Amino acid sequence: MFSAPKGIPEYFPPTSASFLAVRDTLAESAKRAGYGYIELPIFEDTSLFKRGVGESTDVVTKEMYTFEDRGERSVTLRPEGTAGVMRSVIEHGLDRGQLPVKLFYAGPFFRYERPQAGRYRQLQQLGVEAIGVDDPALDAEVIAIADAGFRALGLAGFRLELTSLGDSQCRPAYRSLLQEFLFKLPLDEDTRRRAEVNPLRVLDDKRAEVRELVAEAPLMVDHLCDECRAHYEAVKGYLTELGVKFTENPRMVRGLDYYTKTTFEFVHDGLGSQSGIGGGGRYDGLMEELGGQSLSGVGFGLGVDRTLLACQAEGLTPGDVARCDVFCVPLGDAAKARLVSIAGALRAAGVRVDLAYGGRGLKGAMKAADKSGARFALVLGERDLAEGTIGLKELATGEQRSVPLADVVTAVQDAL
RNA sequence: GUGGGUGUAGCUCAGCCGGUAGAGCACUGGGUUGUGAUCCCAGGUGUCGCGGGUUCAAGUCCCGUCACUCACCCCA
Repeated sequence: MFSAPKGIPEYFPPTSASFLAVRDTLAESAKRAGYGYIELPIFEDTSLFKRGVGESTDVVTKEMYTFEDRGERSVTLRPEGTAGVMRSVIEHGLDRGQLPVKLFYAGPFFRYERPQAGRYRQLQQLGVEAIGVDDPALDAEVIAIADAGFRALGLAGFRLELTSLGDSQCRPAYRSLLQEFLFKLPLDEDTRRRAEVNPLRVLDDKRAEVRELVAEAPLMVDHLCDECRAHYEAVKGYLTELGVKFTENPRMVRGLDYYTKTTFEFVHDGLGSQSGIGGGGRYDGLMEELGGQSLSGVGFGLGVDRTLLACQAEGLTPGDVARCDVFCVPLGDAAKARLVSIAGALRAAGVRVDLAYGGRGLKGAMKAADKSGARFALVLGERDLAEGTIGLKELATGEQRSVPLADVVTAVQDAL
């Protein structure tokens, strides 16, 4: 027997309805702020991610699905969305018109990691990018879109963590300062290596003994240059204007190299170890790094799988689990032929309709009607056909009335 | 890549000190011939993850292996 590749979640009814609802609700939030949809390749030139995401990140060094195609080109299944968006923006000159360019995307991303709760090798993300205007109000807008999307789903148990990572002006100096501090500590070999490659990550260590060691470490937020400081303060101000609550977490770290200044993460406590349901920030040098003009951008990626898990943890089932509005129950072949055409007419009129196939008995057909989640059943037998009527039954109340066969479409529409 | 836990029906699981398998749910049919959710009755399914070992006898004990899962790491 075949099984799905390791670490890949599959969604089927009824859960798939919630999956779609989560994705579409988050997308709707982006559309409301004027973001347009962009559909991108699932795989790209490997060097795009190496350049964009950063050679030293774990994502690039050990988590990419990289292979050679038949033309001996090295390609990689996209591990994240921003690099591809930037590539497309540059390639098609989308940044030559009015700025900012506001885009959103949705779909699967791939990382070769050991699977666990909420961590998959094929993950579904919805993301937005606002490119070309370095306005802190835009950072706040992006954050507010995610916040509004989560709220629209009914989620309440999440929080927003915020910090600033500085920029090319102030981060290098801070980085050296932090390394100087870290190298004096009695760190194990692994952690020491991390201090060399990505010192900020040591601040985010989960182990209590390490946390204690770095408790007095210098923090980026205390060493921001004037420009970054002003930017950060402005973002916080706009968020407050927008009514978006946040907590500052100066030890927050991002796994992708391109982030600068504003950085944020949405965290939900009902998910176990993988608690981040979305994250993002500003990326000032990325576009230039990828060969475009020097424009900044800000965006996020939200985990659709994890957001769905968060909904489930809060007892929410977004989306309509009912498969149809009307379920047709035929008694006999003549009635079945008639109901097949009625079902077609109703569907053409926009009603969701299913029918009891397979020659089931009346009892079985009614049972199927009940399971379908339909509000109404249409029951048709020889007697009704002779009278020229059809039974319209409201399943919740059990009330049934006869309506003329000729008027069935309008009768159903009125009832709904 | 490193650890821990678990593999028995489609799903959730029970199966004691070894004696060749069970429940609930789900599914199908029936409870007078045209009405669902509750109730009652009936019905089927398992290479007990796989391979080896111990034993008269292994779902049960031992070893290996694979898969799943949780955590580290990393991140959505």
